[in-house]
Amino acid sequence: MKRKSATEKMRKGPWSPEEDTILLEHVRNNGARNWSLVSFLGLLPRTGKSCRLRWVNKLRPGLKKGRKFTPEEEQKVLDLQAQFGNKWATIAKYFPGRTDNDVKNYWSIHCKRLARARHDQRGPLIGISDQVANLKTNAVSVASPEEFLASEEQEAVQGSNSKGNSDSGTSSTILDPQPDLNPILHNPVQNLPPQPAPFDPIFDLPPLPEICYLQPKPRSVNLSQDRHRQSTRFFEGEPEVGSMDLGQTQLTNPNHHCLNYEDGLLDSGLDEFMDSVPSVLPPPEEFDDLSDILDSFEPPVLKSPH
DNA sequence: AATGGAACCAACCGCCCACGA
DNA sequence: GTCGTGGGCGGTTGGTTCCAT
Repeated sequence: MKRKSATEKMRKGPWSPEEDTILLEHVRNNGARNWSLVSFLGLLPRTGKSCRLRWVNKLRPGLKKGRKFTPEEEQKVLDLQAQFGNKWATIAKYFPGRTDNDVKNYWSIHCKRLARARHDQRGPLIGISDQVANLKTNAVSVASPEEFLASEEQEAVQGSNSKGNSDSGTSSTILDPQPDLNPILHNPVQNLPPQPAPFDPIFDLPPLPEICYLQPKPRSVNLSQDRHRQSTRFFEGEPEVGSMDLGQTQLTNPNHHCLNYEDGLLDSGLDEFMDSVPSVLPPPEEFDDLSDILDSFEPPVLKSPH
């Protein structure tokens, strides 16, 4: 059998049905492993990594065809992200039929959407420390994937046994394994012990003021993640206050060493803003844990409206 | 109907880690 | 102990589709 040399050109881009067929045949014969064998044997001009990705994200049996996230799934993603951070593979375990790529894609869209929405509603500001603290304190306790799936199955059984309970399908299983007993979702006015509200990484941060200054300068600004069409307006000469299109990820993870500070644009033009970015950033290793990050920031100084 | 922006999706890249030689 | 390799994962990018104007 003809074997591909290591230097032979690897194909990139979309997969054809024929390639999928060959890959499926490989999995049938060898199992979902030894991915580099596919290119080594000359079955496909694809890297092993590419083959594995194709299998995991598209060809693997049991994947959901309808890809759009339901409101329940969306809430679940928010809850789990608050708990695990950007551990998409871990989070994806709570979503049978979804891949980490699905979750990741949803999250990035979600954050962009909320960031945009947030630009329209600015109010009083708290410091980044408080914002990060919010991220931590709002984290909810989440069952393990195994426990979660077990509870899903149990819920399915219960649902089929008691058809009259239509609420159970709409509440967050993560927050509340027994949805009907969740005081937030079902008895919002009742005086019950406080429960952690489902956390929204954008809206749960306080609105921003019309004018504020950052102190000290932001450690990192995520300009490079601005993307093609969506970002062109910003770079083509409209450094309007707060118009920066946020990147996909850095605003999402409080544990990331580069805190995204979208509001560095507040009350400043693009040039000033760029000047404010330190040219040399400390390496990630300097941030051993979240407290290091928090300690590195002073609370923002609010300019008095008077 | 045309257009632009937003949303969605697929797939690549780079880093990291486990594991065997 | 080290090195190479395969595989996993998070981050990123680019193309396509949808939708509002």
